Amino acid sequence: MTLIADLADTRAKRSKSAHKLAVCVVHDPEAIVSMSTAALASLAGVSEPTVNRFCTGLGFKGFPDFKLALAGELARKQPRIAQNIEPDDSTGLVAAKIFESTHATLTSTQEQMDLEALHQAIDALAGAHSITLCGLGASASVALDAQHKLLRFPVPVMAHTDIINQRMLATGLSSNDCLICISYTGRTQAMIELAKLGRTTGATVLGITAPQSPLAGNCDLILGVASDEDTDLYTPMTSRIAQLVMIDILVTSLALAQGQAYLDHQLQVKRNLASTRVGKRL
Amino acid sequence: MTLIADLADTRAKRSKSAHKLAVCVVHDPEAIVSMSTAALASLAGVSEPTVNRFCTGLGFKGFPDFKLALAGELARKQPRIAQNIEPDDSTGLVAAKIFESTHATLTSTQEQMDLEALHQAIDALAGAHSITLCGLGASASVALDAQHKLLRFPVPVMAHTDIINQRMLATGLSSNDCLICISYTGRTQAMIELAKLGRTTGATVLGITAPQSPLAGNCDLILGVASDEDTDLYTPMTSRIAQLVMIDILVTSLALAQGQAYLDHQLQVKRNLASTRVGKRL
DNA sequence: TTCCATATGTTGCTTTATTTCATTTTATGA
DNA sequence: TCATAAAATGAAATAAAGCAACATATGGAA
Repeated sequence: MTLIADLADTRAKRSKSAHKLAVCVVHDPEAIVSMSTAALASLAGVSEPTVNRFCTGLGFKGFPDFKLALAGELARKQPRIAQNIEPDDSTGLVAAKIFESTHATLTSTQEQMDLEALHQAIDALAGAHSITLCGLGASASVALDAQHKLLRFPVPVMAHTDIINQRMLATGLSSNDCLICISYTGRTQAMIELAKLGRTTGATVLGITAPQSPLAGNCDLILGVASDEDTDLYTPMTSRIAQLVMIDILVTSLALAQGQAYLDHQLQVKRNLASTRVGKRL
Repeated sequence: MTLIADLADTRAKRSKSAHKLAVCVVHDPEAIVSMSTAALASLAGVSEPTVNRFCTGLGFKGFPDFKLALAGELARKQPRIAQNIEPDDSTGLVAAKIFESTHATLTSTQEQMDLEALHQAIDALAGAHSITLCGLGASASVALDAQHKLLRFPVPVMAHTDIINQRMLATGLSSNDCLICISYTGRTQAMIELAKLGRTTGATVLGITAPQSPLAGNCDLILGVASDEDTDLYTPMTSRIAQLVMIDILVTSLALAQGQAYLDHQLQVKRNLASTRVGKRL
């Protein structure tokens, strides 16, 4: 992940040859792993020792070591098995495919994550007087999950899964409030209208939804999660998992932004919950 | 995944030297990737060409190719970055760590998944007259997610997140019903009592929880999801993600077990939902 | 036992990677 | 602009690794 991404970084200061090599590697990393120094050298139009220096300069012991690292990184990206589920797959294969497609969804979500939007979302939540979460259908449980996590912060937070209640709440927001709209497709009519409604009040509307969707166009901030729901009849909606991870990131970052006082509060919460459980206490 | 697992299979017919090599590779695969044929040969007590023959026999082009494959497989297992979040981590690093720990949780869940229990759970759901889902706190949203997915099947399904209602429902179950108890720790007192209550009615009690937990001990069937909640103050509860994936697997397998009539029903559901969305229809 | 087939080891060749050293390029300051 | 140092690059040589060919051993079947 870091390797190819680092090499793809054009801003990095690199010598002319190193740049030629980086371009080759980024362009077709799969091909590189089965190449010799000589092959890569001629491909990049540099000499063999330059290839070796390129690798050692990157912190590897040599060209083979570099290829090993590259192979490792590629292995993560490429799914081991086909992800689409067939009617006559065994249960074990179905399980493996679902795990695989979940991994893939997480990876693609991470790749297209907009750090700047995340920063803005954290700021918006940190400064919000109240947080309202809205989701319908499968997104309702995501909204409730987010509510549960945000309950740990000293700010009014409420999830709504009823379209009437959602509209009532959205109408009554003010400029320091934050409305979080959750939708996989970003094309749910009711949620789009809700976002519009929220914006008229001056509240910050944060969408956790598909980028470039109609809903995304009606939000102040977007945490993009690509939707893949219609690809296959059987494969489950793994994008909701990605949304939950987005919420984890949001909440964790928010927690870090709170400082020590919040930590003490967290420990207190944990201690209070411990009494609802049997066995080892905190 | 398949490579090391295959080599670890002692039943596989292999020559004496090949077995010695397989043992070495399985014992310390990390060390092998940075070895030469000569090094591995002396480690295993065989000759260099034997090492090469071992690799080609496994379907690789040679020893380097084998090492590449091994590196790829190891790369999947080993987290790239430390997963524990530190107070002064940047937002980007926090995001990366959360993605990483989610991947890790999925991987470990997959590794310790009990296929036999999964089969039994599918059978139990397929034959259930009604399905009741119960969760508290963060598990409440998991229960609701499962409810949403199970709504697509022609069987009464209801999620309950209120401890009083849960107990009422559990008391009224009968032997063909299925009660699904969801808990991360498996140590929530209320959920343990609920499972006990459910079993007295003769209903099948399915736990989606930590294996070897008190709750697990009071269920008929367990879909194990390892809990890691107390490891770190900041790192979010990734085990709920694993639980959701378990539910995906359960529901998808159940769908496959239903056959063609169910598929037609599914398409009908999709079509009916399409009118709630703008843009491209089904 | 003898023969055959498979498995293994020895030798040496080929390919591949790396070091050394000379040359070129690039950056820096008068 | 030129001189100088520093860095980068390439050619050649060296070292290392991988592999193929052949030789030997091992274990079973007739």
